[in-house]
Amino acid sequence: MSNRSRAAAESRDPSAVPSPAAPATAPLASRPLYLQARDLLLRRIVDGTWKPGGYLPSEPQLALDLGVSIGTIRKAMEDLVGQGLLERQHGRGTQVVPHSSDRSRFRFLRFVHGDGRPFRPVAHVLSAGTARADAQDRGALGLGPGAKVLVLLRTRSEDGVPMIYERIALPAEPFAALRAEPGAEMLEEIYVLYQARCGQTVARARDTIATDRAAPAIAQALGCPPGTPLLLVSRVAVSLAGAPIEYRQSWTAALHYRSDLD
Amino acid sequence: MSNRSRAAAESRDPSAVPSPAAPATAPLASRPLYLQARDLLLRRIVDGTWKPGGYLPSEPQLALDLGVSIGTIRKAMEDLVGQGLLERQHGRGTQVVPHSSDRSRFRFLRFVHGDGRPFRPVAHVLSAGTARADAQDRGALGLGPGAKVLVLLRTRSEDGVPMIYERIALPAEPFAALRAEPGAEMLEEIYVLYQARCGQTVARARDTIATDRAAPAIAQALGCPPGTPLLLVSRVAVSLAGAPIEYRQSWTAALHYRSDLD
DNA sequence: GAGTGGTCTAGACCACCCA
DNA sequence: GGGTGGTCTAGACCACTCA
Repeated sequence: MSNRSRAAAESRDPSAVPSPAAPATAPLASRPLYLQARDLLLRRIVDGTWKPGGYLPSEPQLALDLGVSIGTIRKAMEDLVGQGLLERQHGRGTQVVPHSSDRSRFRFLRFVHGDGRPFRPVAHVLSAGTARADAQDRGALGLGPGAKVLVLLRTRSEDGVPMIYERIALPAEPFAALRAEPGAEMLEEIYVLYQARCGQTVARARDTIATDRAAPAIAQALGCPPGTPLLLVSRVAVSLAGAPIEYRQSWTAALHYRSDLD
Repeated sequence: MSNRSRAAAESRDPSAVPSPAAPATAPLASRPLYLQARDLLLRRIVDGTWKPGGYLPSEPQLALDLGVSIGTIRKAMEDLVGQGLLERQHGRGTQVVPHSSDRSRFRFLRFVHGDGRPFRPVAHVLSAGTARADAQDRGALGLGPGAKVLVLLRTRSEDGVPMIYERIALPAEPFAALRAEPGAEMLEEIYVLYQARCGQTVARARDTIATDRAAPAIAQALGCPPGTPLLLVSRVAVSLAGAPIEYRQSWTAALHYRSDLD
């Protein structure tokens, strides 16, 4: 019986494939059902069957569809909830989490003032244009020589005072739509745009923090002397599909960078 | 029946109290069993009933002891596993995770070289002594005026080259045993000592990253000119009981600080 | 009141570790 | 071979949301 339903679930989705993270040692047939279910759900989130902000079918419905028990569906969902991709609401349903300032998927690291006050910035785009990716861009984004990137230069200000100078490099290909995007001018939460306009959902990011000295352009934007020691936060953001889609450098003179309590 | 076993579980542990994180809206009687079980397990870990490195009773045994089903025990454990407090080993049992370099609870943030190579340091204690806590120490550790702290000054070197200068302030009270600890001289993973010698287990930590300039003592230790721009990582570590127990400042000239791929 | 997710149980079978 | 955790199921009842 257990084997029968397992085979049924497999045959119901002939395109089923082990996720990249799955150990190669687990043969397809013996992969736990809840992992297969999780990957199926993930695939449907990635391919847009269920849009960000939309609701999944109910648990009993999904259990019927996949031919597994509700408990197995729940275990698959728990995993995706833990990743911040789904949000369950008692009595309402299970929602694909959209990026938004409220429920940001990046709860671990953020800029704060020196005294610990939260930093509440407004963005202002200085320039946006396509350019040949430099060596750093190519390394961070995994691009080949001659690849093009969309480069956004912007400041992030609080009370009209620019506190962060930011350079964002995006692979030109999937992000072409962003170039003429009118709303992008002042939008803080740019990941919403990646998702809505370019179909790219940021899944994870790695930050590397270092010191740097203010180049002339940065010094001018931040209103500090050239050569001033700055904090430089470099971020590589990765899509749900596992490809690097954003290389962002943020320079700041006065702000600190902080992890949540674990 | 559900109410009966719930009441039974409550009466079995009269000292049960909602965790600080529990919403005040949940009356004691209706607190989910698995949360009550989780807190009971946590309490036994904190009070040393099960020592770091030791094994818990088996699931059926715990289920019997607490008067709940195995599924409820499993759900309670999953929570603690997620916090990195427990580690389950198929066929062997469930272990209280000890701090160690291998399975560090701080997987989010670490020092790396500028090229991304991992930093593999050796510690060297420069001095260890009790002092009156300064304002920063008191703020970070929540101490009153006149409180004493144990201050460790140390360097962390790779291939004999000092890369990090570190000041660690600990409340004098629970950490008195550490002062004369012989093994502390060169121990990188000092959290193991906190646990083994002082009974203090670090549960979470918050890092704040800023720039600073090298004070003379730091410049000398790191072999750089005074005034050199440095990266300063300030950490407040919190015990299982929720009290701040370590205030650590780490200065480095060359290293970067990096979050895992989230 | 219908439908959703949340909690809890009981029991089956499997996979792993170790004596 | 005995004990451990891992997976999976089926069903009960509760709590919440919304019409």
